[in-house]
Formats: sequence, structure tokens, C-alpha cells
Amino acid sequence: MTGVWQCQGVTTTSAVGAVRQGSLRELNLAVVLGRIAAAARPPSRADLATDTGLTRATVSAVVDDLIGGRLVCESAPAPRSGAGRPARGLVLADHGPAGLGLEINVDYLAACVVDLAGTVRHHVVHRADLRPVSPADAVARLAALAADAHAAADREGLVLAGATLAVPGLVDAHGLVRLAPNLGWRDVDVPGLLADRLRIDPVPGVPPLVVDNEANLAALGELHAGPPGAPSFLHISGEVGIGAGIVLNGSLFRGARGWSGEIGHVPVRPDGRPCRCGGRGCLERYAGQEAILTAAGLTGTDLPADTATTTLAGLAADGDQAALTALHDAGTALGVAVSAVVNLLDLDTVVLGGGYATLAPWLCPAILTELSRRVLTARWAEVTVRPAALGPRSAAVGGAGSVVRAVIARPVGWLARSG
Amino acid sequence: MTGVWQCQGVTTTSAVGAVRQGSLRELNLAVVLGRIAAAARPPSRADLATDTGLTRATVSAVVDDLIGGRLVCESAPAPRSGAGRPARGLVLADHGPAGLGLEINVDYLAACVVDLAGTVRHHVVHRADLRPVSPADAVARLAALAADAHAAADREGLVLAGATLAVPGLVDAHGLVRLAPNLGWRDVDVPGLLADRLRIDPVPGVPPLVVDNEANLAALGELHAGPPGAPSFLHISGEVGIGAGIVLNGSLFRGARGWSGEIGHVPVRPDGRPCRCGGRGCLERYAGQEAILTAAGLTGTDLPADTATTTLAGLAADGDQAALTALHDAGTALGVAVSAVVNLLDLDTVVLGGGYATLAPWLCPAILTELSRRVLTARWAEVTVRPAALGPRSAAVGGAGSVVRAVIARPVGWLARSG
DNA sequence: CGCAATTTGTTCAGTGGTTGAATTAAATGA
DNA sequence: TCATTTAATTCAACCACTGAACAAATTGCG
Repeated sequence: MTGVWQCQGVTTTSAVGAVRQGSLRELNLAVVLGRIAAAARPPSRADLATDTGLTRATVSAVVDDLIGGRLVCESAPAPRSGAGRPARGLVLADHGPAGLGLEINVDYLAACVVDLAGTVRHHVVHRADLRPVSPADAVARLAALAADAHAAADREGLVLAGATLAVPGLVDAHGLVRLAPNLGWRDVDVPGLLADRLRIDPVPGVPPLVVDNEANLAALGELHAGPPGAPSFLHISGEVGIGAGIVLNGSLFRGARGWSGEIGHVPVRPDGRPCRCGGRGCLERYAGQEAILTAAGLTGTDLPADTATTTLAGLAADGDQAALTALHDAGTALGVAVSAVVNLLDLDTVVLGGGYATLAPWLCPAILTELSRRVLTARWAEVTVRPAALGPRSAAVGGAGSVVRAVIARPVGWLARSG
Repeated sequence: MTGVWQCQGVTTTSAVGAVRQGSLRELNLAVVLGRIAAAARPPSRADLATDTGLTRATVSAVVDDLIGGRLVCESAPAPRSGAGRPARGLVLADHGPAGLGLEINVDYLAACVVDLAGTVRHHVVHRADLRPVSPADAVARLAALAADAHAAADREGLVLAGATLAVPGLVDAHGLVRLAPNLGWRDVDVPGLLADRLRIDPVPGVPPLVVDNEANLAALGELHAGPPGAPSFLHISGEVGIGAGIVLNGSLFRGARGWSGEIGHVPVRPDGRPCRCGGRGCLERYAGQEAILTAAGLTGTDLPADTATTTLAGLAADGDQAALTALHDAGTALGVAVSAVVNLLDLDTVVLGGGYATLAPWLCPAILTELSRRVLTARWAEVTVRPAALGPRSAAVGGAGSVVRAVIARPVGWLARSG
């Protein structure tokens, strides 16, 4: 008896819709555009044909549609070795659809524009303490930043296809911010306040405004910034609270209600300090921004959070003992929580984002120590812990990126819109 | 500005292969068969047409292929209300392909046959302490059970399309059992020992033998036994060790290397009892079978594990204080670990399987108490904790089910095989 | 310089599979 | 008995992919 032996079964094709006649072209448009987006260097039509298994004739037809829709451009012919007609490289258009990324956080507002290729074409961060500001006022200020971003996009020949707003809290399926504890918000209808001010010409299949948790979007940003593929990793955002975005097999896992990633209340000392969540010994009480700053003796200085983090990093770099101890202890607590996650999900990568991105050099050793002690499979397979590629404040960029990914995933919507 | 407002972004179409001409029919065969499998009552061709969006003509053609391939049968016309030609109901064939499920566990062997519809057509459990038995001998005994199952399938007109073997340990991508601690196995090449004895006529697209972790397969069994849909839940198997199968959006999540679900070593008392994994205060030390039995005063009785569990359940039912306390404490430990998982993944359901299935009535209250204390979103959304629908020892059934799911997910393989 | 070799991209008749409308089939109800 | 209603099939039309042939553009060798 011969056959291919494999351990893991076939992944069941999750309720894919039926394939109608027209869906055929629709799907192939998405496949070809996806390959162009994922390719390391500009592929030729012939490359795409061998890559996808389609014939060159089909690929040419599909690419013609994509070029006609201004999603793809022909780049300068790549320098080729060997004989034969030189290939014409295909790249994502730098003047087509773009995504608008927005963020409301505790101590800043942000807006950015990301083009199809994932390049950040515009990015503005506006520092301000938003805690004393009403939701309506905060949204009004954000709308001004969004208008600037819109103008910048116009100047660069980009068309905004949708917007994504990152908030530090729980968001329900309708975009309602159910709870943003560190902002003091509860049941705020952000889409209702913001939607009419954005003036986005809707693209079929692309939601004009998505509101999502900041940690989720930062994880998405990390996903798109990294090499193509379907990685699984945990992205931990250390802001005032601690949130995590979970990327599994290349897509964000949001949980049954979109509220996944609440790692801040994993117990790391079950009989430890009481937490405002009602539990005891939650991670947030040992590795949250406040806990670290207090342990390092930086409390009461009334610095903005990001400045305090930078100060702390500076102290640690200078060898300040209190800072080093505080960071080591926080790293240990993080390590306990992360070990549980890695044991459960068998992840091979943990990304430190938000404030942790800056503090990563001093957090990593303690985290790795805990991982090697507590992860059952540590002997066979390494777990990588690294700072976020996009650095802190990446949620807006991740959100904008998710808009263009939506266009790339279903290009027909865009093509139908612009004749 | 109008449009659909939604919180969560579009799920990116994960690297789907290109759609060739022939794939069209291939995909629609899968879609239609999937709907027939998922339907609550036998659907008619017309039902399928409105359901899938295909035309009735196309559905008829597709269904003809499926009936010709003996995957689907016409059932007796369903009693219809109202006028009109009565519909002919379509059901999965009870004489077509079937799956062989096998299990090697610490104290029993099992083999079963499951047909397309998910009905268990044959099931044999052979009790034996496998710890003193060599892997080769254990596989030889299992092969005898498998031969019986094969004969039973033949008698019922079923054709085995593939086999799945459940083992209580870590399995790598090649089917190698890297470590089965409670069985004392290490780096055992089970496919090499078993494959040639199974005599399975391979079906294209269906792996002839899959080896997987027992907890994963039990979770798959639970998934298929439940209502159709794409649920997310955690299935906890309490055997000698504690394993978990994680089902996310209707598919099993296996992790980067297939080793997800190691919940037994989540710390629930970080400075608690030392564990053989090297950590301290692991869940297994508080809610593992040994820990519970010891706490209940049932240790040293040298009973087989399942008998001991039944005995314990009997004592608890009779109000034995030691048993009740032991179960309450185990439930509390489980609740701490489960809370962490629920906070992280936002699951709405936790299923108690393996030995826990029997003990669920006494474990649930303590688990629910911890959940309500520790889960941040508990106020908005309930978490259901329930015993496994398939009961204990469901891994073999789940494995057999995963074989038929593979056939349903890609029926062309089967159709190509049998003219 | 010229020509074969090579690779890219396009053209075009052919085909598979879906489409939509018309038709047949089989029941209910007035 | 016949109009009404719903189910399923038939068939010409059509859409998008296929495969082979062809045109285009470059390298390399004599």
C-alpha cells in the first residue's frame, strides 16, 4: 500500500459559497492579484501562469482586467539573465485604491494612508490626553485629521476605499465601543459619530468604516508587514492595559464575539494583588505600564505614557538597577502568561508591540527564561520573541492595511466601481 | 453616506488555489454535498438551488454526479404541506465510503467505522493496560481490531476510504509519535508499523492513514456531532494527562507544529506543587486523574482508570464529602485555566470530554464560578460549560468522522476512484 | 551581421459547465 | 375535471478557461 502519509488531516473547506459562472473570473482575479501582492519581486505573466497553474492565455486576460482597473501596473522590465523575450514585471499600482487608518488612544490621535502595496503614504500622530475629552469631541478632532489625510491621498492620486478605526477597548459587531476602560468610554456609537464626516465613496465588498480593537489591528499590521505566508503568532500590546492580537494561520482570530486577546487578566499570581476586574494576580497588575513604572520608581512624575516609557528605556540602558529589576519582573510575569498561550496554541512567534516594542531588549530575556521552563515542546522547537516590526503606534497602519487587503482579496468590488 | 457598518473586517481569502475550468464542477460538487450533509432535513434539488444560488439545472447535474458516485441517495419524499409536485429528498448514502477510526490509549484499544452521515456503524473497545506492552505489540493488537472493523464494513456494504489513529501524545507532521508520556512511548513510527496491515484502497485526496492527538480528534468528533455551523469551543479531555482540542470557526486549530492544546501545564498555582514538566503548579497536578483520585482517597486501589472514575462519580452522587471536595477543587483549578483560555480566545463554549464527561455534574459549578469571576466579558455574554455529546472515548469516532469529512470536502477524489 | 534558440505574450477556435427559459412531471384543491 | 403550484429536466446560448499556434523581443553563436 502506497500513499502520502501525513499527520494532520485535511482542513475541511469551510462553507465556501457556490461557484457560479461569473465567480470563476472573480476568483481568478483575486488569486492573480494576491500573487502579485505576495511576490518578492515583480512577477511576469508567465511567472504567474506557472505559479497558479492557469494558462498564460488566462493570466493575460486576467491581468488585462487588473491593469484596466488601475490595480496593477507594468514595471520596468527586470534585468533578465539568459535568452528570450524579456518579461514585463507586474506591480501593484501606486495610484489606485488606498486605505485610511485612524486611531483614538488614551494619549494620542492618529491618521494614516496606506496604498495597495502597503506603503505608508501619509501618517500624522496628534498627541493629546483624550481622557477628559468627550467621545463626540474626540471624534470631531479625529475627523479633522481624517480630512487632512483625505486631502493628502487626493494629492497623491490615491482613492480611499475604506477606513478602519482603532480604539483601546471592546468593540461589538456593530462597531459600538462597549467598553474602553482607560478612555472612560462605555457604549459609544463611534460609527454614528464619524461615518458622515469621512466622505468615502463606498467600494462594493469593502466596509466603508470598520471599528476594531487596537491590539487586533496592530497584529494585522505586523502580519502584513512580515513576509507573505500564513504565520501564527501572538502580538502583545503593552499600553495602559495589555491586549493581544492573535494571528492564526495568517488570519486574525477574533473569537466568538470579537473580544479575543484579553490577556491582561490571565492570572500569573492567583493569590496575588487584587485587580479591578475582580480577579487576583492578573498579568496587568505585574506587567502593565503603571505596574512597571511604579516598580521602577517613575510614578508620580506625571509624564505622558510614551515619554515615561522612553525614559524607562533610557534608565535601563544606563544600567539603573530599579529599572532593570522592574523590567525583569514584568518580563517574568509576561513569560508566565505567554507560556500558557504557547502551550495552548503551539505558536512559534511572540511579537512585543505597543510600549513593549521599546522595552523589548530588557523584557525578552526573562520571557525566554519562563518559556524554556514552562513550554512543554520547548525542547523540540524554539519560540521566537521579537519586537514589532512596525514599532509602537502601529494600529492605525494595520487598520489602513486591512482596508487594502480587503480590496486585494476581492478586486471585483473595486473593478465594478470604476468601470 | 450609506453602507453596511460592521465591526470586524473582511476575512482575507487565504491563499486559495486558482480556479481552473474543471475545478468549477469540482467545487460545486463539494458545495452541494456539503449542504446535503449539513442540512437538518433531506433537502430537495430546489432547496439546494435557492440555498447555494446555483440554478436548478446546475444542481440537478451536480446531484446526478453525486448519485452516480453512490455518495447520495434519494430518500422517501418528505411529507409536504401545500400544493405542488412533491420534492424528492436527498440524503447521504448509507452504503458509500466510510471512515475507520482507531485509538491506542493507556488502558484500552478501540476501532470503529463511521459512515458518510456520521452514524457509528461498528465500534469495539478492547480494555487492556498498554503500558507494559511494546509499541509493535500494541499496534499488532490494534491491527486485529482493525481487521474486524474492516470485515464489518464489508458486511454493511461500506468501503473504507481512510483511517485515523488517535494516540495520547504529541504527533509530528509525518505521523511519528514524538512523545506519549503516559504510554511511555518516544519517537515511535506508528504509520510504519500499521500502514501495511490496514489494506485500505486509497482514495485520491484522502490520506490513507492519519495519526493525531487524542484530544484533537475528540474535539473533531464533538464538532461533527453538534449542529452544523462554524462554532468555536474548547474541548478538554481529562485522561491521565489533560489535553485540549481547540475548534475555531468550525475547524480544528493545530498550531504551528500540530502541538496545540497542551493545557495540562498551564500554571494555576505558580508557586505550587512541582510538576514533571519542570514548572510548578501546573493544572495537571490539581485536576489530573491521579490528583483527583488521590484527593478523594481512592488512590492505591489499583483500579483501571475508567472504573476509578465511575467509582468516584458514584461516591459523589452518594454525597461522599471527600469526593465532593476533590471534585470541587479540581473544578476550581480547571476554572482558573479555562478562564485564561476564554479571556484569550473569547470562546462561548467549553466541552468536558474524556474522563471529565462522567464527572461534569460535579465539576461544572466550580468551573462556572471561576469563569464568572475571572472572565472580563462574562457580564455581556454567557460561557456554556457542558459534557461532551459523544461521551468519553470519543477520539476514535472523531477520527473516523474526520475521514468521511475529507471525502465530503472533496468528493471528486472518491468519484474519480469509482468510475 | 545573420540566424537559431529561447522565452514572453497574444490570438483564436474549441470545450466544459453554468444559465435561463421553456417544458414536462406530479401533486393539491376548487 | 381542470386550474394552480411546485419540482425537476431539457436545450440552446453564453461565459471563461484551454491548448496550440503565432508573433514579439532578446541572447548567443558562427
